[in-house]
Amino acid sequence: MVPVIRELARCYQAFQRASDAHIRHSGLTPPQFDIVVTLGNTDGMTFKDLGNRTLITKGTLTGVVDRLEARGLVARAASPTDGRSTLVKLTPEGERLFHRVFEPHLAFLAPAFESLPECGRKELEKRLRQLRLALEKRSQDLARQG
Amino acid sequence: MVPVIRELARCYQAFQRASDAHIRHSGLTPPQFDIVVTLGNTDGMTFKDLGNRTLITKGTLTGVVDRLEARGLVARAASPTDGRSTLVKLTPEGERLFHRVFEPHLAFLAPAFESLPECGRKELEKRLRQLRLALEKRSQDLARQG
DNA sequence: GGGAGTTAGTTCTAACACGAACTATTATAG
DNA sequence: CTATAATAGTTCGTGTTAGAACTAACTCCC
Repeated sequence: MVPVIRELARCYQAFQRASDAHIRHSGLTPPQFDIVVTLGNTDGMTFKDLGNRTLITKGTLTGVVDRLEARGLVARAASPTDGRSTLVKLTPEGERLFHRVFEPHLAFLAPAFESLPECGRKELEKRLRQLRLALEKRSQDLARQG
Repeated sequence: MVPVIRELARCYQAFQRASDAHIRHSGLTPPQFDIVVTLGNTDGMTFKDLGNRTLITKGTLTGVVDRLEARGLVARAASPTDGRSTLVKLTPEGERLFHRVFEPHLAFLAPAFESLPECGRKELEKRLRQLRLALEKRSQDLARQG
């Protein structure tokens, strides 16, 4: 079991390192990039939605959005339907940045993934999902009774 | 390609969440646990070795070891062979903690991994290594010429 | 053996991470 | 209706993170 864990961690960290190093060329930090990409091609969404999609907790999200807003890449707006909610949306400048960085980033990563045969990717994806579901179940077990 | 990336990220994060939640019961943070486990069953090692095995960068390592040392779980000692190096070693109390937390932690995670058939784990491990090597190559390409 | 370059660890800064406490708003129970 | 519970975001405290600048000690080369 330990070898699979190690390989999972190393693979993800290798992905992070490659991805992050490329992202930093855009002047964004990885979480900021994550937000910009998530907001790309949408009309904006609430903090709650953003948090769900990016897996960034709400306390952290406030700061990340603050910094993006300070740079003029996103804007906050009150929700018309719920006084508690705040909508976050890319500004025109944010939109421009999104289009400038997203596709090139995928293109940068593509060669690594294409080194696996198509069937290998499908296989990997299937196994990862299987393991993830089992791990999520484990978390729930812990939450229920330690 | 994007689906595999998403599944890799989600699987690793699911692992982190399950693992971290269990680890926190031991009173250690995940990086601290990582250090204690790495030092377990050894005679201690240098910061450099610790950094290589845990993938924690040296600047971060100083702080993590500081906090473990403040709690009396590890001790620093000058290297007898290299005046620049510092050896980090579990104290007797650190040893006790290691034995108390390591095996139970593996036992906690085991059910999730055993939900995959043996061949599935081998398969997964192989694919992850393959992808990792390709990703590391990508990082090197970037470092060489952007 | 002495100077140039390398290496080990520390310090610093800016950003992120999580959880808990807090405020304001909305929903629900009775 | 109104007291109570749930929810959305912010703030705060502690710890982690990477990277760059720094100090001290080692290595290499002539």
